[in-house]
Amino acid sequence: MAHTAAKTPVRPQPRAKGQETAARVRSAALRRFATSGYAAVSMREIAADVGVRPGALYNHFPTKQDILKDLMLTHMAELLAAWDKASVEEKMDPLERFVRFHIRYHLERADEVFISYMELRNLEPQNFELVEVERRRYEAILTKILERGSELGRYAVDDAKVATRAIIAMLTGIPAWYREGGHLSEKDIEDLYLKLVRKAVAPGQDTSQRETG
Amino acid sequence: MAHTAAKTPVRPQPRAKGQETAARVRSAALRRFATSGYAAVSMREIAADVGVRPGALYNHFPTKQDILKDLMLTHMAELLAAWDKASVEEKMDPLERFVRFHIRYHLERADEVFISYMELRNLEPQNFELVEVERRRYEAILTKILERGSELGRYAVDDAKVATRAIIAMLTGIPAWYREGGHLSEKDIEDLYLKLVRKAVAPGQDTSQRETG
Amino acid sequence: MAHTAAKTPVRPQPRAKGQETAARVRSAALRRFATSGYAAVSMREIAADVGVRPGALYNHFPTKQDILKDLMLTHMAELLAAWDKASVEEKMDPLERFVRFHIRYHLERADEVFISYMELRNLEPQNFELVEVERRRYEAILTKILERGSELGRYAVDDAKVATRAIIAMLTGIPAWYREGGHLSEKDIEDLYLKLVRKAVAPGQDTSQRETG
Amino acid sequence: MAHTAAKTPVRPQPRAKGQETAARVRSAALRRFATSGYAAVSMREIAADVGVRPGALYNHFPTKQDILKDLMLTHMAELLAAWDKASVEEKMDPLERFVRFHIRYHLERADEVFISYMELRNLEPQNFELVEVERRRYEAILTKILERGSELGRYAVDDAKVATRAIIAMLTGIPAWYREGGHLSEKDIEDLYLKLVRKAVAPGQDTSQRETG
DNA sequence: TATGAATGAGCCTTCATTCAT
DNA sequence: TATGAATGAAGGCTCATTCAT
Repeated sequence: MAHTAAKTPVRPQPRAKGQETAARVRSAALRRFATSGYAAVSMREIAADVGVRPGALYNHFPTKQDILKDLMLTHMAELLAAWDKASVEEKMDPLERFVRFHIRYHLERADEVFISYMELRNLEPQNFELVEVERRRYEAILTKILERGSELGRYAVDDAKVATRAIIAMLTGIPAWYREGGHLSEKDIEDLYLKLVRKAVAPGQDTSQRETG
Repeated sequence: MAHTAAKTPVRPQPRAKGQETAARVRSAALRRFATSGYAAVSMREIAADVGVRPGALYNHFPTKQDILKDLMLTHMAELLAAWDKASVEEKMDPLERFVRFHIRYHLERADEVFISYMELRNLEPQNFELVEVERRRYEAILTKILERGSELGRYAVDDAKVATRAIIAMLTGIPAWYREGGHLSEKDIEDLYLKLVRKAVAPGQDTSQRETG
Repeated sequence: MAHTAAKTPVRPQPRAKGQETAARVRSAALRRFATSGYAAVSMREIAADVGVRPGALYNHFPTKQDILKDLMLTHMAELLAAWDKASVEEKMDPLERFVRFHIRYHLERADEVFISYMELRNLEPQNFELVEVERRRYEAILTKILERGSELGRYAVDDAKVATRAIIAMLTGIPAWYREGGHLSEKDIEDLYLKLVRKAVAPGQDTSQRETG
Repeated sequence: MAHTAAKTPVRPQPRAKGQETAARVRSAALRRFATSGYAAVSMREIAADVGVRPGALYNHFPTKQDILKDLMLTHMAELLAAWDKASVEEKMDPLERFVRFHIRYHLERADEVFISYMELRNLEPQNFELVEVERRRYEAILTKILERGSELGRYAVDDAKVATRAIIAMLTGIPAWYREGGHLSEKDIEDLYLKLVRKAVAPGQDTSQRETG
């Protein structure tokens, strides 16, 4: 009602207690969204997990959508920051570094990763754009690695962008089935996938058409 | 007729008109689930798409969950049937046949494929099991191809199951970004991915560790 | 969610039972809005009055706002229709006819009248416009009576529009304090106000300024 | 000072800053109540207008209801005080004095006046009584003017109380439509209404029944 | 088979108010 | 005096589903 002025929300300056609650909201929402999907999770459930009444959530996030947006943007920011760190620290060839980093990070942060590509469609267009920018930034890392490696003759890829998507899809699929404590360690997974990737982009071996028939 | 005993009266005998409505329900639900996700789609929306009131949907499917289950089981059955046909008709080496088949089918039936792995978690456990059986059956096809090829020395894979998942994840990721009319034709995609897959499983080229440093 | 197609509501074709429920919703809402004001009345209260669950209200009115709009437009339509009938039937001079009609109608339909000018600001702008058009139409009736009477020398008003508003405000204020069974009958009220109005617009007696001091 | 007993500690001693905040709360609430209605205005909106957090309002007014009560009682007190002053200062016959005063005051304090008769029903019964007493006191002024004038033969009213209500309703309706800068000045309005009122209560002209037919 | 109408549960969000800081 | 954080109740509305017609 009241066809009057727009209310300017003006988020309050957070105190220690509030920051902790916000963190617990994030954590509860992450878990629930990953398990049941954004649309199937209610603010009531999140509040119950946090140990707070539903209304209190709105002291920390203006809407449910903002929780999702926060989780996804935070995830992308942390992913990129982690890569920045890894790409400096680890001494390997860039492709190996990327593959190992990606697998490790995606197994450690399975929930974040999962919602980050499962819940894209539940982002309002504006928020979707924000996340997409970061996602493209991440993919560009691998594309550049493949392009540079190709120039140096180390790799041979016909289309670096297609190869990027192929590799990332391949690696990102891991947490969907990998379970700790199975007969494959995380190290095994890294090694197996690294080998597949390396061979896929290796030069000097055009196998196409030859084996047909 | 009037004297036949023991009719199964639970669902009415499907007649022409009902059959068609049911088909339109499936089609509308498929589109909506793929676009917005199972949880975010209401029976009212589906009914509106079909041109019918919500209550009428219950003449064709007992619950919303049953629509999802129907879509996913039908999809898996058709996928496997299509493979049976393709594996007989097409004259290529099995890996190429599988890769080309998978890409083609997944681009043709993008919605079915999409919900089939996005909505798994929205299946009730019982229905989930039914679908999982089919999914494993499909994966087993590629695993067997890789195993037989390995025995024959054509391919070299350290773990055929891991390779299966890697390859399927890679291929299944295509519809997420591929758009008809872009600079790559469907044939281009098939060729590019086929090459990546072939090299990934090619024998005689252990690239590991060598390029490091 | 679901950033997709617009849902076209398509109101159902009403059946007898539904029409009765809708009528009871209107009646309950009328009573409550008049007593407590639109903003202070909840759909739950209306539903309880009607003897139905809140959700059922939405089978008959798309929103709470639509109930208000319906009540106000219906009221204006009925008011104008009643005037059309009265202006044909009753044999009096036009001003008397209007005054007696207005008082009688406004005492009979106290609730409708009351919300019709108390809840104007709770109408969304679009609905407000619809109601305003009718309101102006009603006022025009009195304005025209005063103008014609002035031309004939029966009345003397300096500004027929201002006089219209003055008279209508005066008459409309009656239900705010008049209570049946007090020492004044409805007929008394009619006569008293008619006399005040007649004198106010009577010609041949310019009292201005003379009595000052 | 430090030793004075029996402080009334309920509300803190109003200091400069607090005084000013309270004034701004009154002013914001007045504006909002007039625009949207008491029930449709939230404490959060008022707080935002004032530039303060909702909780801070409770340092100045114990409840939202108290703000309304404060506004209405203050208004009535100021109205009566203004009349006391006007009735001494202005040299005119009492009826003209009252009419001009009422119109002027009601146009100057449109918001106060508006909520004072629109929000009566949102007053809790106890507060309603307090305001009603003042309102009756104000009406009594006009009633007395009419009665005295009648005794002196200056006016002829059949029922001074009814005439009071009729006149006040008529005058009070002005701010609902009058807009500054239109083709009528405030002075024009005063003159037009004064004339209408004078004629309505003028003696020696019984127009009833004569014009009929 | 389809419909209008209803249910009962639940949804996201807002509210007036409280209170430790 | 003001604030950030919380409460408990309630708000309008939507949902999957049922069922007499």
